[in-house]
Amino acid sequence: MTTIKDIAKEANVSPGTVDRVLHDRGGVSKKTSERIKDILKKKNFKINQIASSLAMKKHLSLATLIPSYDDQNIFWKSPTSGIQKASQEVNANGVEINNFSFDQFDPGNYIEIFNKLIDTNPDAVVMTPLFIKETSIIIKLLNEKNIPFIFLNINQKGYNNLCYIGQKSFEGGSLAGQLLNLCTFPDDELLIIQTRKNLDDYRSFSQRGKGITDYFDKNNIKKTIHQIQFDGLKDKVKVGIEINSLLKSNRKIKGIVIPSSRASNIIELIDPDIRSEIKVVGFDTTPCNVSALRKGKITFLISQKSFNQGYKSIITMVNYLIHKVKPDPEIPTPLEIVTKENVEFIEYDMRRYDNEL
Amino acid sequence: MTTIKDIAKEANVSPGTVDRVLHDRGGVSKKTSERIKDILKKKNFKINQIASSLAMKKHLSLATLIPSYDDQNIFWKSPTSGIQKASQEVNANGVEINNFSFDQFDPGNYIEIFNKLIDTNPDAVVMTPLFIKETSIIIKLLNEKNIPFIFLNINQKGYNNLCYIGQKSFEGGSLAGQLLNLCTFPDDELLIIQTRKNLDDYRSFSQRGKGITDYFDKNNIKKTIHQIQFDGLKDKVKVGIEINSLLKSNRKIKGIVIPSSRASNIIELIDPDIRSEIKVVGFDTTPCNVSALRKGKITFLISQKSFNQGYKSIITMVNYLIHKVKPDPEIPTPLEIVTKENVEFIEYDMRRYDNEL
DNA sequence: TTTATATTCGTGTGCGTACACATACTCAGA
DNA sequence: TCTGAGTATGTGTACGCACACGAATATAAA
Repeated sequence: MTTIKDIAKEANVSPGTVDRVLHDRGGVSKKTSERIKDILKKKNFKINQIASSLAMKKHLSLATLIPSYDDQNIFWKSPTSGIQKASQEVNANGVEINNFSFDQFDPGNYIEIFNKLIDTNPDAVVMTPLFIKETSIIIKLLNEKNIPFIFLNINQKGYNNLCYIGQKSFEGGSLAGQLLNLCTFPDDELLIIQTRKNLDDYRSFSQRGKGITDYFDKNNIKKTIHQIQFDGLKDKVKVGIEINSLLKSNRKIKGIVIPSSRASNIIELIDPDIRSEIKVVGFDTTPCNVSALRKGKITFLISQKSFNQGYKSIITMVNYLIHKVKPDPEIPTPLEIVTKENVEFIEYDMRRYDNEL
Repeated sequence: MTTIKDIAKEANVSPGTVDRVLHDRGGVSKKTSERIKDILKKKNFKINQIASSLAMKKHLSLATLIPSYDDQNIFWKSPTSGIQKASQEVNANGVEINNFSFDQFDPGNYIEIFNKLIDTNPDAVVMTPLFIKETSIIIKLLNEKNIPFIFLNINQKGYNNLCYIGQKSFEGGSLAGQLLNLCTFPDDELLIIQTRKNLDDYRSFSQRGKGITDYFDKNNIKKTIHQIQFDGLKDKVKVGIEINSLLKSNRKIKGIVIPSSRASNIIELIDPDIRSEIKVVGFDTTPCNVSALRKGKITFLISQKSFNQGYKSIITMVNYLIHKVKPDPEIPTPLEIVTKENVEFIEYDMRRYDNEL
């Protein structure tokens, strides 16, 4: 293997000079530079990445800003795990990661936590831009400090984020539409159950809802699609009554989509006799959803592989900082279809990791 | 980040001693050794892989032995690409990978190529044990030379392979069964089309076939399942006639499974009028299959993510050799369900890689 | 000649590895 | 009790290779 020293010797210069040429750092006469370049080419020199990484070892610090999770809202656990895994890997490269999490229902807290984050002077930020107005404030600050940032899981247009890593919600909705179309009779009707009201338009729940109806439109399929919205799931009794009465009065509804990650909570409220005749599509492989899937209460889950999203966000940023690799502006995660029959093999890597914790 | 020096200082020993403890190289008193181990644990010390690789200037050599691919049989391209990608990554760690490919229809060639492989004195082998008898010869040789090996994509029981990395074919079949059950009417009938005759029982095609019928058995669903076999697809005209006449005389067949990766070849032969009423499940995301999926000629593809398999096989072996990480004996790859609506987002990583080549 | 500028050199740094060497310890024999 | 050999234990450091910065030198300008 050819080393910088070899090149230097052949060119009658010092290793430092070769290094300058390799990195276009200037300060080398044109004549010398070209001589060195010729030799580099002749010997097919490739930088030894190992030695390079070791030598470059900067003490980078990354910060993440994503919503917190608890037993009730477990969705964000998965990307958090992915971030953890990536942390361990890059840690060996001298990159330190500080995680900050905020209350997903409290814009004020979002800003507050961000202020804590910025005090740690991170070299880069991976964040979920959950609230519109507050995000613009945050981004302004990041830009002033020249800190690069990646959007994770939720996208906001119009910013100079390095890239967006997340699912395509609209397309996820279309997929749900296709699946239900495949597994119901042509004149069956569908129901979309939103678990939150007054959704910002950019939210995944909302986008998914649009994607569903779009699937039928673009394929010229006539389908009656009912919609129902709830303002959270606190009052389960009321929600249950409302859904059941709707289903009873519309016996043609044979397919339900729940565009949030709360499918399991919803289907528990449905009268078992009715439910057994209905195909259900939910989103995200939360433990509750997976359990319901195994029991046959949910037919399909569409997973956005959020573990991978978290993982990838860190790796992407580190590659950018250390190796100057510019990522694609949009890195979509696969829309993974999960059923009772393949759930066992899904995200094997992630489970393995979780068990090891 | 904690370094060996830090540990050494805290334990009042020299870095060399810490290194001995880390690598169990002996020559350290029990007392000292335990003191050091405690500190290592306390500080959560992890060896810096970068520095380690550099210092060791490792020269591991891995060899792979998998079937070759061409335009007709493109299946093996995908794991090959995965292996390529992993090669590049580990190359930076001083691991060299030599690929050997054999004719998947010629057992003699399998042995012949293996002999070439063994002449390169590899430290480990990743292989697809395609032929039963010949494999036993190969493994005997590997064991004599004490060379660890991983089975990729096809499993053979009874050997001391480090692990098996591949899909669960039987379960893949069950999944196909479930999907067709979901998207056909209860009294519709199904057809399984095997593209090869006289299959060894362990082959994935054969296992998938069994998995399909098993799905209906275990769920107590009565379903008429027709089967038809061909000895390769050379005589397309004959195959076409046979299938079409079968479908015409059994108009209740509304679902077809092709357990090999040749779904697109088969469906091209089916009369369009008949085909449009039939749901088709195929396996593997070969370019032809994907194209047929996009055109709506195939309803579901079940992908075994063979790109990932190839990738993972290398990474797993390298982790074993360098970091002594013992892998699980079976590493199943996800059974990925692909439809027209999510195909775009599938194996993004792989496509990206292929484009970069 | 002096000052300014362009080139180039030399070397410490990152961190773990492994080997030659040094020191401490044990025990047999006198 | 002392000596010397033999062993157990531990130290110190050169090495792998690229990187980057201060210092040195060469060259040009004043």
